Amino acid sequence: MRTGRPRGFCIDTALDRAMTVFWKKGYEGASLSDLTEAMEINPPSLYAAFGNKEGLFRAVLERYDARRKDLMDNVLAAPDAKSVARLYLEGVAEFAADTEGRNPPGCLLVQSGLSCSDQEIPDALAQHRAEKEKALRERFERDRKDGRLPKTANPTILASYLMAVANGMCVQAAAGASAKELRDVVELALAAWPVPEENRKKPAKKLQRAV
Amino acid sequence: MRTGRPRGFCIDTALDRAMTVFWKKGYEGASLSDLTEAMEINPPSLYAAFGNKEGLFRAVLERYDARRKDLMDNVLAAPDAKSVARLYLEGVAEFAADTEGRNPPGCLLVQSGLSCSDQEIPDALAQHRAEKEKALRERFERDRKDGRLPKTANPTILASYLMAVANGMCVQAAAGASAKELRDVVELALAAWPVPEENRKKPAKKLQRAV
DNA sequence: GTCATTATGTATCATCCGATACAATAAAAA
DNA sequence: TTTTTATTGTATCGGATGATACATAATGAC
Repeated sequence: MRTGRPRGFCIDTALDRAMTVFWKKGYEGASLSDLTEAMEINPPSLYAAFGNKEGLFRAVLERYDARRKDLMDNVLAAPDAKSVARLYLEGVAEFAADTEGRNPPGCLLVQSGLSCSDQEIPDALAQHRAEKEKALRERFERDRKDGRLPKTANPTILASYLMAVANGMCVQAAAGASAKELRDVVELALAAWPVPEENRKKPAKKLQRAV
Repeated sequence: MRTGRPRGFCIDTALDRAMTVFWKKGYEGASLSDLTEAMEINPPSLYAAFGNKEGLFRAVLERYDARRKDLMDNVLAAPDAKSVARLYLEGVAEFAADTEGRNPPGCLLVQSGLSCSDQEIPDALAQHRAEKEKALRERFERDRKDGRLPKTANPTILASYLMAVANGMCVQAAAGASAKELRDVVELALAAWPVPEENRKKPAKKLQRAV
């Protein structure tokens, strides 16, 4: 068994608490005092466990991905591309809007550090967002291959579009947009979605209703 | 005439230089040293002219609006709602992508401070973004009244959607997306746009080509 | 010219930042 | 028990941060 004095706190609990701080204040806005206070540990414990502030942040990002994996798996399990798009965007709408509880409004991967004095932080966030986009793109490529997307559809652009709408919704959520407002955006965003000829039913009418 | 020693630097030039710093490093990432060095002035000059760091930032935001007013006027002068949407998004695509010159990639109003230790900064940014959204919404309300948008269309949602796509594109641009990638997103985003019955020409086909 | 007023450059402030030194503590290993 | 290893709490480090004090310089007012 592992020797030495056992750690006196739960890593995941501490990461969850740190996540909230980074989420609300951003990477640079979150001070070590903010973090240690929220995590209920002293600085040496933090540094022993995570190396430094950036190490903690990266651990938080991993924890974030882990916490959202189930949701993402659920999205990717949808029967066709448009269902994937809908589930994803609706999920973001519910998740990013201020639900007075669980999480601060918005998305950690967007608002915790788009710009920083240390460029590695924005880069790390971009990489995590890119992984999500990649998962969507690969799913859409399979859909296209299997006829659940028109051959004229471009999976790369679809994934990029989806991420753009999702990230934009997160920006709005961080500014206080309600879940209802975001769901309205989702409906409109999905009106742009291409469907195979055989599934298409009066797209013009559909377009009107969606708006 | 105004008494006292005349100011030895140009306010607007200094604001432009400060803007670049805030843009690249964010509000909290931009240190006073960064700012005074870029602005080529000493701290007392900065404080005399702008009060404090937040005052400088707010002045930069005003300067930003002023610099983009022509572009926005041009967008709002478009003949119909869809043209407005297209001009706006295409403008963002060109402007936000890294053009190796003028500005850092992305948009100041998005990335300079979505989260901060001082909540007033995100609030100020949100307010500036909301003004742009308001201008679009009011334009779309007129379009709807005058039949350039279907009566079933909702100007509020359209403006919200447009801002979401634009802000999302800015997030991607900040992460290094090219103008080409952003233009592809724009094309797809516009496929969701409602047009009056009489202007509609085979939307299904159009949808395919756009993707 | 002299005064009042404003801006400038130098040098520095108090505070907070991220990060550690160090001794005490708690477990496994010997 | 003793040794080894790792974590903890206290107290503090050097440096950067945002912000100023103060003397000097440059203008208009008189």
